[in-house]
Amino acid sequence: MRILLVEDDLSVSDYVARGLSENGHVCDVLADGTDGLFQGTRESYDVIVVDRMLPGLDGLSLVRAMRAAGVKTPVLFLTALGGIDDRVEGLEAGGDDYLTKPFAFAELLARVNALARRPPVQDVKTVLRVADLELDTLRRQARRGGVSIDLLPKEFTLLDVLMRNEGRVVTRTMLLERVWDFHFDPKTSVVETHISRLRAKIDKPFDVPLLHTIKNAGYSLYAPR
Amino acid sequence: MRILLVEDDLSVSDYVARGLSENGHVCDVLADGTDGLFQGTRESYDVIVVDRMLPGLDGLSLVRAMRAAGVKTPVLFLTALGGIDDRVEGLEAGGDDYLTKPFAFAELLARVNALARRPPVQDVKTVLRVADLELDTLRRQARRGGVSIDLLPKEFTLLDVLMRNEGRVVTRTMLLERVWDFHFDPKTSVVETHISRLRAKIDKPFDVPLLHTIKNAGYSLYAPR
DNA sequence: TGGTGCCTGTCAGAACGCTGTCGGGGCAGA
DNA sequence: TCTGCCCCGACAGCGTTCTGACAGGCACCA
Repeated sequence: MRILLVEDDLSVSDYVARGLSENGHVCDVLADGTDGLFQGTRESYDVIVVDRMLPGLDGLSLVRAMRAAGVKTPVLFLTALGGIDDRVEGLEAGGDDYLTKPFAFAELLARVNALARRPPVQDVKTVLRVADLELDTLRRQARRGGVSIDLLPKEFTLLDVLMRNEGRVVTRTMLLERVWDFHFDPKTSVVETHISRLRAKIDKPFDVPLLHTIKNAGYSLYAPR
Repeated sequence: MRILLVEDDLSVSDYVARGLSENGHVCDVLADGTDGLFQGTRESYDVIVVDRMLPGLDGLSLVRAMRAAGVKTPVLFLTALGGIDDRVEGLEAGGDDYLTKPFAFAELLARVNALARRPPVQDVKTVLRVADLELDTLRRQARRGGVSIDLLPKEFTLLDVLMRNEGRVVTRTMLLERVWDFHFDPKTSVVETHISRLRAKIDKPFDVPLLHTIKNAGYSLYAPR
């Protein structure tokens, strides 16, 4: 798969490029927005990963210009933590998905694969919903029954992964990979601890629990019937 | 993008012209006001950048004459630091924005891009407002809740950039580029220090903080909801 | 030319917040 | 009762950010 990565932070682009090529993809890296636009309209890629903040031409304008030029390649935005309007704008400008820094590589890979697979032109769900729990992934804000809930970064990612897998059992190993980018078992209770913290916020203050422990397997998020 | 630069100070015009062409724009440079008027009415440009002080014909009269001749091209004035009335006059004469010397090139580029993008004939905001904080960019004066606040030059530019990006996260890198014209990371805490100084003036003496730190990302100016 | 004051960058230590670790305890099944 | 699994409160480490102190530089003035 051919991927174009436009990112100016060397430490990030190295990390991502190495990861992608280890997974058998061909990855071109550019650090400047203008170069990105040029290359993106010139060559054909399967997925384009673009940082929002770039020297030369910002990611938003880059994608807008590319779309205007008729390029339909799916785009994954990388955004900085906490950007409020930024991410909404990103999607409006023609981005197909987004990922907030810092991110686990496995998560990026999953998104890139999903983008490459799916038929182009389709909108991302920006708000995930399970029963009366909703997660505004753009604002990093959770709400349940009208009450808004502040989440720490790790808690947010954890809930994000759980909600995208509503009703399915998510194993500890899966969580370690997607949330922590661990490809081994740290032999500690990181996952349990964070599940506990998440529960304290999204379940404890409410009547019906949504986050269930599946013994000897993992966790699952769903509304009991 | 075609840009006309009318500036008699060689060191400035070289600097700007080089920067613009490095950013893919075509830039004509003239040092004399009369030549500027002639060229500006004759050829068509996307943006015209004019120094206030010019031999031959001063910038003000140049723009007035051009407007009278029906030229609607957006104009960015370059003005010397401190001239208050100068800048008001500039806008009244038909300028669309202004920038005070000395300036960071990134800032000029941003303004030029903004001018080119926006529909012509529209007035610049000379007073920026976020919640009860206002910044009179012409007088370089801030006020909050009726209390006037003196800002040092760096603090002013910093606040100006933050206010023009209300609600958006502004990264350290962006600030370094737009406020300091650094295109590298100085590896020191310049930004933090000035943010701290700015906070001491615009937030500390008041109840509601407007300047928020977004961890691992940057800063954002907004009124909490 | 030297003095003075202001602006701004550097630096170091403190403060803060997030996250991982640890361990005691609960619970269920054998 | 024992064992394995999970829960969760407490705590500490670490990276990030804050902020006060200081010093260099520059402009202005005598």
